[in-house]
Amino acid sequence: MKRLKIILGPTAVGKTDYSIETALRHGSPVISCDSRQIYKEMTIGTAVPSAEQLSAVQHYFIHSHTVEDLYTAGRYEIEALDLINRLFGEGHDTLVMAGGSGFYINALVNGLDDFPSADLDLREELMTRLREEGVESLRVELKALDPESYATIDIANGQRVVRALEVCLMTGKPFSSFKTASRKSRDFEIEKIGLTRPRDVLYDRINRRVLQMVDEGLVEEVRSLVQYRDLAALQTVGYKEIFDWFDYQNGLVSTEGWGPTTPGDGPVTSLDRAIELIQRNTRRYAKRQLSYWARDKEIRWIEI
RNA sequence: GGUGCCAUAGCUCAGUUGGUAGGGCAAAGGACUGAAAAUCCUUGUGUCCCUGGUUCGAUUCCCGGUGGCACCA
Repeated sequence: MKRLKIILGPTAVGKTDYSIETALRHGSPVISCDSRQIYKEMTIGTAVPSAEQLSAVQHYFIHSHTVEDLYTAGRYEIEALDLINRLFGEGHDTLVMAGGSGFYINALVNGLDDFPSADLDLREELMTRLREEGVESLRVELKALDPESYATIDIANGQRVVRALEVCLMTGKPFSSFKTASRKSRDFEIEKIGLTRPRDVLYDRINRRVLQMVDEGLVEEVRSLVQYRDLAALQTVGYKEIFDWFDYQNGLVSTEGWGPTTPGDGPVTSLDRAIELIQRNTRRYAKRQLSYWARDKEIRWIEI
């Protein structure tokens, strides 16, 4: 039986080194499962493996796509599965996959149901309505078209309501009717290894890594991507905060009405402030990853 | 050394005309079916610096102490 070893864990835990080591031991390439390292335009802020690491072992899904195309978990499921089957066909017995995108791993392992993929024009239209009319208006419509989804999805989450409504409107069928609650079967064994570290150690690694990214030229990298800032791929920790700082420098945001007791992050008035926010947002991201995997009993956790 | 101001949640502060207290930030927990590094939800008991006094009752007023800051010497 062929085997896929999936190495997962929160950001900055040390997956890259560990996965390269494991891949070399099995004579396998590393199949990356990272929703941001996949984009060729992003390097420093997404912490892609170094040139030396990339030459030590073949990597897939690193710098393989462009931010100009909408990439999704559904596409990843198809493309990664194709690659895995091809590599097994070429004689590999064990393949190493590594990454921190829980939803992508889930798509690969369990499969996604056959929902239609996004219609960008329709989505744009719904997002505009969300902004202008508020969620309530979209909720009412969803309740009429698909009461079951209305009752089960998180209706406080505008993004979820938009997606459900989008599918209803595109297909004329309720979003919930596409759900099968079944797992797709894969003809290879899957082993999930979760890398972890004590919370304070992880946070310390995150804080230091952000500083290192700035030393390596993160600001310049972000500056070179301003033209893409509205794309989904650029809605990323490490980029958003610096775009906001640029806005402040360009006089597009003011400190008017902002004080120590006003809720929210306020204007990003300096690089130091941007760094603080990137560090905090990365910590929160790590926390969300951990919470996503917490209920997955198939993961064997290793403290490194 | 003198005078004044301050001492409240991990941080920064508000507040209680005396009935044991709350914003922001940080943090913690959770959700998740094609945007997922996204998006959304929930969570605040802390010797109110210490000792003594006044009081039915003090974190709040008074005395003293300790620490910090400012100014004057």
